[in-house]
Amino acid sequence: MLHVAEAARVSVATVSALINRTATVSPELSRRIEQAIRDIGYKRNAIARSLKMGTTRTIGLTVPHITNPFFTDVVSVIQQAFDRAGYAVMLCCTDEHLNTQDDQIRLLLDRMVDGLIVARVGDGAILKEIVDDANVPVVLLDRVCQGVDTDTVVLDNQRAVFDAITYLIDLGHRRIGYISGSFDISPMHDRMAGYREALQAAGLPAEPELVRFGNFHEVDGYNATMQLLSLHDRPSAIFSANNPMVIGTMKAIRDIGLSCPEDISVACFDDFPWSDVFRPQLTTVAQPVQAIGEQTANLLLDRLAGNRDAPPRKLTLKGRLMIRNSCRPLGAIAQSVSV
Amino acid sequence: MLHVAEAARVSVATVSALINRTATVSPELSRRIEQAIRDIGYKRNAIARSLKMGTTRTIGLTVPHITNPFFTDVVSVIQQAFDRAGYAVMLCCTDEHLNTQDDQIRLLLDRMVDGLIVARVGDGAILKEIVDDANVPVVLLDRVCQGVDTDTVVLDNQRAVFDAITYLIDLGHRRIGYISGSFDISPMHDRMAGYREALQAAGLPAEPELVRFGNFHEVDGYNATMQLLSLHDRPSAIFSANNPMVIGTMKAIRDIGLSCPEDISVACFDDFPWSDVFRPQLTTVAQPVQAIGEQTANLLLDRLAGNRDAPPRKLTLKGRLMIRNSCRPLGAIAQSVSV
DNA sequence: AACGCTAATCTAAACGTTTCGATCATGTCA
DNA sequence: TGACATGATCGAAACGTTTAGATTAGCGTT
Repeated sequence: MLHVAEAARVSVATVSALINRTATVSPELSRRIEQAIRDIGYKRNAIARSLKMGTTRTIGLTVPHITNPFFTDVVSVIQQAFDRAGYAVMLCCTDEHLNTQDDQIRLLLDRMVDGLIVARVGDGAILKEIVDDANVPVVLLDRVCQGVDTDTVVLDNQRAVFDAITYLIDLGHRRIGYISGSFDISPMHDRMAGYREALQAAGLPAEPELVRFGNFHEVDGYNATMQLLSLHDRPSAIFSANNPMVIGTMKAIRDIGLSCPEDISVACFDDFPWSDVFRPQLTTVAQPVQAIGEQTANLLLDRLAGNRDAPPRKLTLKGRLMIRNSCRPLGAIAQSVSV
Repeated sequence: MLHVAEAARVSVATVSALINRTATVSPELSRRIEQAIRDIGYKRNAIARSLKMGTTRTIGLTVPHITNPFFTDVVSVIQQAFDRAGYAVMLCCTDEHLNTQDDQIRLLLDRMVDGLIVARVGDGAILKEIVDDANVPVVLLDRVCQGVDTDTVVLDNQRAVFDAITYLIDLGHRRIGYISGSFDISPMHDRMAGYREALQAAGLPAEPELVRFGNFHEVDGYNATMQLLSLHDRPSAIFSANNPMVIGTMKAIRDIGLSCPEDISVACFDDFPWSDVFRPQLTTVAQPVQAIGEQTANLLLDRLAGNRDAPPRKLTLKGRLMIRNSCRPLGAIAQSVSV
């Protein structure tokens, strides 16, 4: 900018005024300055600007696994929303690791991001502390955090799983295996609650042996399913509370020599774009990813626009049961329905 | 830092020296400074540091669609590699739009990223210009750009498709439909060349009616397949040159009342993690995503470590044909092989 | 002619670091 | 005792912007 000012024989203040349209500059000087900018190929240095202005027009976004299609879709929507608003997005994948996760949030805050979107593991004690003294608006995505009271976008997980399990029960299933992710993130509590609620509403017992835990990965789903299928009285249906794990479930079913849905019914959380065409066509709980991404972006953009003092807002969206053909009717019901 | 210096009754220079271990500081002062840092909760301002140092320890990464599983995986690997090296990653999804793409690259360069990884649409004229005057190391990912002579990581696309088409020919297929992405990115040229080469090597004619173009999305694959299947002499096999489009292909096959692989064989570029368990189990060309991500990151990290003047390096990795059961033997061959 | 008003422009301080060169004890050696 | 190296600390300039306040010029009023 100094060079531009010299070349145009004006002061840097005038150059700045013209670039930012923050004061009127005479036509003559405008012409000279614009010419100089072109000649020199001047680009404003956003770092210097950020330092002075105290804003980077950059937000931080942390998700556990970008390879999980749910997060992939949401990240995509969020990225586009902020792009439209002139913000850049810094992405971190925390890989469900507690320790790296906090480091990464600190890394983002060091970079002076203007806001933060966090899908986080574990309780919120450290997050709260980090965020409090960073004094930056934060939106929690997909997961609430104990003790962190801020804008949040989540699914009505309990209701969604309740619907799915009730659907299985209506089909005649009585022993329904349930594979949960580990309990240190809130949706896993709520989904489990939905499972229990559905059983209870149908007067079915909650059998501990039918519930298994995994760590969100395909291999965990595989192991959990292997255990469920080797029970002496094995379940007739399995619900996987997360989406990468269901691939493992299907592999285990194949490896053990069974098939879905003939021998065992399967449903899971989170939809796949290909579920309609590959068999078995999985029955899933679809999250409204577009809406989740947009709402999350909007909450943060609203705070960034200056609405700092409004009380925390919590948005709860509804899932949708996508009934396909990976679950079959059982017993008396099977008699009266064509499979 | 000023506050820390005052509280510890030293100069800011000494505080800086201690934090960066750039000069020896006496035990006594070290103690006072560290105490003050804790008391105040001081965090170094990375923006100010960047301004002074001329480096942000941030890189820019642009991909067309993060929802394409290939890019999802590569982005994930790259993010982790840079995270380990203490760099942050700014992500942009260009959505295969020529115009927004250049804006986004400029946005990243404005932010003073230290390096750039680009998977880009279109020819390289503007990219070259942008990058030349930004004077920042750039690595091209997945796609070469006319006129941009810099580090590059690509697949041997021609060979990979040659192998896949040859496999189909060996199964007895003579009329093989080919669905290409649009030609403004280099892999689509090379893949098409692989298709032509395989036909030629087998002495088969290259029939224009068997080749269709789409714009990378599911719906494009659907439309292209519809056209192929309504030819009076329809192909017995279809190869989709990109991975979202193959979903559309499968939908079209279903909607037209055919089934795969009984009526028509299908193969495609890029693997899916679930291909092993859902039927038909797709035969695909798998890219070594882990290696691609790591090599890309390494090339850029090497430049960032100071190796600026080495000549451009081009890495070409090999794809792998994953033979499953979406393609069936035909004619004489079918007689001697059990389907 | 003296005055005030407006519009255009400039000067200089700030943002929070890093770093060069200067200063100042302290101890060593002739 | 004076000269001198050594090690620790500091002062101040610089990075490239923004912006408050000062300055100047032009012009209409009284």
